[in-house]
Amino acid sequence: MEIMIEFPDGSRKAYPKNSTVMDIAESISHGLAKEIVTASINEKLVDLDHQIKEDAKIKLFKFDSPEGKNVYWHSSAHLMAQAVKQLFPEVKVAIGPAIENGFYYDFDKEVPFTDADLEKIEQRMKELAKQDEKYIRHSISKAEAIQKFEKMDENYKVELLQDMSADEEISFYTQGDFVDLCRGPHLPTTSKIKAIKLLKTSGAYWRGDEKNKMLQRIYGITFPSKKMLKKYLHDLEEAKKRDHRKIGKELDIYSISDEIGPGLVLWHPNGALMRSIIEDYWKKRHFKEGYELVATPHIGKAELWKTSGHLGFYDESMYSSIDVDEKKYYLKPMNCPFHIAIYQSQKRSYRELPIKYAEMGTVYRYEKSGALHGLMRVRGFTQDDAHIICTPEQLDEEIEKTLLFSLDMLKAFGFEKFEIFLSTMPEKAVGERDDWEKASRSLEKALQKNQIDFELDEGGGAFYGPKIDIKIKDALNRSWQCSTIQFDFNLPARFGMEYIGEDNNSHRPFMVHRALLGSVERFFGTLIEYHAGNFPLWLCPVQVKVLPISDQYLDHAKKINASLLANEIRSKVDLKNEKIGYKIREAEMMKIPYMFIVGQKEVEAKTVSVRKHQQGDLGSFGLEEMIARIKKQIENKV
RNA sequence: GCUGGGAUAGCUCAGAUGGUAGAGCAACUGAUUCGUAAUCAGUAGGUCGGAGGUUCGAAUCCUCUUUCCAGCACCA
Repeated sequence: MEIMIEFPDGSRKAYPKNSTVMDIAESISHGLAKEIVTASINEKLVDLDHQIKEDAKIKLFKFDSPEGKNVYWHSSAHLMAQAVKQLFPEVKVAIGPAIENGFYYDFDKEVPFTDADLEKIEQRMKELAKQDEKYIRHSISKAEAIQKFEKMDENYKVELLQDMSADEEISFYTQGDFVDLCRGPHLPTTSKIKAIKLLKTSGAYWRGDEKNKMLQRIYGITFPSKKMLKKYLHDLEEAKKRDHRKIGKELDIYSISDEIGPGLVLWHPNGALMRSIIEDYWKKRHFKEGYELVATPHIGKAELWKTSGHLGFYDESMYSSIDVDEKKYYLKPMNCPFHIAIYQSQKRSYRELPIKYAEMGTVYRYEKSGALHGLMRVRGFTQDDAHIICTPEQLDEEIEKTLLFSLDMLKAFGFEKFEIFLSTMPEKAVGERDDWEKASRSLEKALQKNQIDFELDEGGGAFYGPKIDIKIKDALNRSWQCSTIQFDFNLPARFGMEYIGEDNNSHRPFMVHRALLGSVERFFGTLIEYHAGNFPLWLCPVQVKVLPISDQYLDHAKKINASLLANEIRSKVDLKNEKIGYKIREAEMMKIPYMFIVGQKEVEAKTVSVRKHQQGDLGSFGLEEMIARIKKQIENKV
């Protein structure tokens, strides 16, 4: 008997009935058979020894696919659990999935794992991998499974089983002496795992709930080749070098001081200068897009935050109240209520809409101590906030404009790759279903019309409205949250916002809350990590450093500096009594884009020797020519 | 907030088993006046995160506390 197998390219081929996935891979090429990790039969992932009983569509996955990685790392998690059980028999296993980069496994162990334990476990894993144990699948009933794992005293597995429905097929996998409840699929044998590295341990709550017991988690990663592991570890090192906290200190951009308070940022002159450049550009662009600038206070009365609902929803992450004249005031966690108050200071007509209020608004949120992280998570930060208040008819146009504005703005900062998410109505939500529909469609239309790829996060919206989030992708394939465009059905209703329509009746406007950069602090952190501190020229606090060969040419250097400054190029002279090599090294380390070196030769020829950061000597140029070139580059934001 | 690990000069870090703190860089002074990633010499700089305790004696041991790091949880 034969069955027809269809491949992803649409081609079909007959195979004997009960051929395994491996047989099919082998029939294509031996090389493929060696590399294949998993496969899908009619879109369902299966083991490689899975026998195919009828006509089917097949897809073969190697490690380089997301499916392949997932299976590979999941099997690695089992291998790690096996090693742990052998070394620490008293430990109970919880869960161990594959994650974006590698895998983890949670264990219940009284004493946390030490670094030395990790090494032992890693070593044992390597030995076990070499033993070439097969991963074998077994199916049993739920009752049998519960009995089996109860006998093994694996109460976490039993708990997982109890939550499964009775008609679900229960499977477990064994490799050597290790048994684990698991849906699969898995690698054929442990020997496929060639390079192993356990990375870190940490506490993690059972089932991710902070009310539950804290278990011990071990993170690890594995690869089919040592080379791949080496590259991965190298990238980790690279990420460390780009850490915005490290570069922020080295380039003297900001600091956070214990005396002032955790999560409160001090912007040093370099950082403050860059912020003001960012803000100036931001304002210019917003005026062009028809936004009006507003400015609002840092605190507001309790009643306001009751009306807005913040005291109800976010009480725990608001700074506690300030009591004045027997009234309670709160530091603002958001700008919206103030913008709404400005809207409501007059009766509004449909003729005025859309109204777009923008503000670099500094807000304060009490973030839990463990959440704080450099500039990325802070307690006081500035949102590049704006509220678009419009009629239902204006919705589509305004959303599209905002989306394109946002992407265009981000590109000016050198960002090129984005990840875009559309999040729709969650289970708990306020507002009319119709409005949610209309708003979600509007967001989707804007994306589709402009052929922007996005991922749908069904049910992932905030309780008050659907949203589009834009994340930046960097060279190390990391993503950074930036823009957010969010509908708000909550606040317009709570504050009773209205406008008078053409029909002389009052209507509720739509309100869209949006931030393009997100928070200036986090955006800055992202800028640093993305560019590794090598900022685009137009943002650099010092664009040119003039380096005299010796003190004799100091006056000449100062003259050049003055012409640069006169041309609005940010420039400084190195006044140190040092050799040119020293001055260059220092300027290179400060990541200054251009170095102008001047000595006897340049004085005579009326030129400057130009050195570019990370590139080296570019040769001699006339000063005027260089000024024009740099001005152009600043202008074009290259 | 939870689990674990840290905090020593402006920065990066060294200081087994308790005996009263050290290097490199930076800073300052002097010499040198130099051609594309560190010139030489000297000077100064620390109540070892803070508060208690144990001890004849604490950077080192104990308790509490502040804060940082990794992960978890959280993120309007």
